[in-house]
Amino acid sequence: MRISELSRATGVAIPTVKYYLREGLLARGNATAPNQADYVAAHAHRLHLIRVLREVGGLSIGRVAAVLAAIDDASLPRHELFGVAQRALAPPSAGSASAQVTLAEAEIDLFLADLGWEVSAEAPARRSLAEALVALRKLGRDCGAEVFLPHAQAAGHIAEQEVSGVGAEGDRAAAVEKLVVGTVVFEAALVALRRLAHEHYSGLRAALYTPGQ
Amino acid sequence: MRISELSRATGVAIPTVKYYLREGLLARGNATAPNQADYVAAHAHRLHLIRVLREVGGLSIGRVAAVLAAIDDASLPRHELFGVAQRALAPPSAGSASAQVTLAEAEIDLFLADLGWEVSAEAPARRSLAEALVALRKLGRDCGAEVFLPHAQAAGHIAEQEVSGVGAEGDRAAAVEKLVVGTVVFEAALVALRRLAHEHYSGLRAALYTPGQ
DNA sequence: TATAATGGATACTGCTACTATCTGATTCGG
DNA sequence: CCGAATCAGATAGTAGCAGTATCCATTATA
Repeated sequence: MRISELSRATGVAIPTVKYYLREGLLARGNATAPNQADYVAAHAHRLHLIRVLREVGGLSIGRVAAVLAAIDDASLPRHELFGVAQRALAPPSAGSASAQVTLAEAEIDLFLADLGWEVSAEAPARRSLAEALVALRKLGRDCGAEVFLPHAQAAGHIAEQEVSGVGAEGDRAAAVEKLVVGTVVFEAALVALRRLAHEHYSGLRAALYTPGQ
Repeated sequence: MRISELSRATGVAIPTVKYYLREGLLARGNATAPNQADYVAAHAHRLHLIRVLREVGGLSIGRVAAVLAAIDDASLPRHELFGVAQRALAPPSAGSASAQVTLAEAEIDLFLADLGWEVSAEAPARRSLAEALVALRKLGRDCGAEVFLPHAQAAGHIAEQEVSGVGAEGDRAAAVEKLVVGTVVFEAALVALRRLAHEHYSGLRAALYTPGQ
C-alpha cells in the first residue's frame, strides 16, 4: 500500500499523514526505494486510532503521542497499563492548584473515602473533580462534595461493568489499545447519552417539534 | 469597582478582561468619566461564568458567546430554554456527516426508540453518539448500538434526578444559567468520577502506590 | 504636582494542527 | 523507452484561536 492508498483507505489527507509521520505518531512505511514505501493494514489501523483519539476524544497531538507511546511500550508490566493509559489520556493539569482547589481536593478525598473508593493521590481526575466543585462555588452554589453522589453512584455502576468486561485476552498492545479506546469512546457516548436523557426527561420534545408556540 | 479590582476579585488578568469586553462577552462598566468605569458584582459573576465555561466546560470563546446570548435573550419562552441551552453548548458538528455516520444515526434512532426516549431529530448529541459507534467500528469492533445500553441506563438515572432537581424558581436568566452550569459542570464531574471508579474497580491502586514493582 | 493607574483602540504574539511547495527519484501508460 | 504522473521526504508557510502588549489621552492619588 502506498501513501495515496493509505490516504484513500482512511480518509486522511496525504499532507496530514505526512505530518503524523513527521511527529512520530505513525511509523514510516517499509522503504522499497528512495521514494517508495510500503504501508500495511497496521498503518491504516493506527491512523484510524489517531483520528478517533483526536476527534472523538478531543486529544491534542501531543497527548495522542503520549497515548501511543504507552501502547507501544512493551516494557510496561500488564498491571500498570490502566494507570499509564489514564495518565496519558488526562488533560495537562495546569501546574499548581489554587488554594481553593487544594482545599476542595481534601473534601473530595473524604468523599471518595466515604464511597469506599481507593484511588491514588496522583489521579488527575481527583483534581478535575475538585475543580468542578470550586466552579460551582464560584458561581454561588454553596454545596459540598456530596452533590456529586448521584453521579458517583452512576459512574460506579458503569465502571464496574466496564472493568469486568475488559478481559486479559489478546496481546499486551491490543489490551492497552482496548482500554484507551474504551475510556475515550464510551466517555463521549456517556456524555451524549446524558444530554439525550436530559432532553427526554425534561418536557421539551413537544417544544422542539413545534417551535412556533 | 474598577477594572483592576474586578481583575483581582476574579483572578482574570486585565488584558483578558478587556478582550472579553471587546468580544462582547462582558458588558462594559458604567462609564463615570472618559477613562473611568464602574463594574459591579454582576460583572464579577459573569466573568466567573465565562471562565468556568472555558476551563471546566472546554468551550471556545465563540461558544461561550452563544451560551451567554441564550442566557441574556429575554424573549425566549421558558419551555425552550433547555433546548436552546443544549444547542448553544453543543460542539460545532462538522457540517455534513459521512455515509457511515448517517447509517449509524439511523441505528441510534432505533436504539433510542427501544429505550422509550423521545428526542428531537436535531439534537446534536444524536450525531455524537453515532460518531462514537462509527469510531468503534473503524477500530475493528463489530458492535451495534446496544453496546451503549449500560451507559444509557446510567445516563437515564442521573438525568432523571438532575431534571427533577431543577425547579422553576428564580428569574428566567438565572434558570438558564443554572441549566447551563449544571450541564457543563456535572458533565465534567461525571467524567472524572467514571475515571476514578475505573481506577478503583480495576486493581491498580497497589500498582500505583508501588510503581517500582 | 509628580507618579501611577485608567479605559479604550490597535497591533502583536505563541501555539496548534495542519497545508503547500520543492526536489530528485521512480513508476506507469502507450 | 519516453514523457507524464506519482512518490517519499524535507522545509516552509498558513489559519485560527486566545490572549498580550503597547499606546494614548485622561484621571486619580500620594
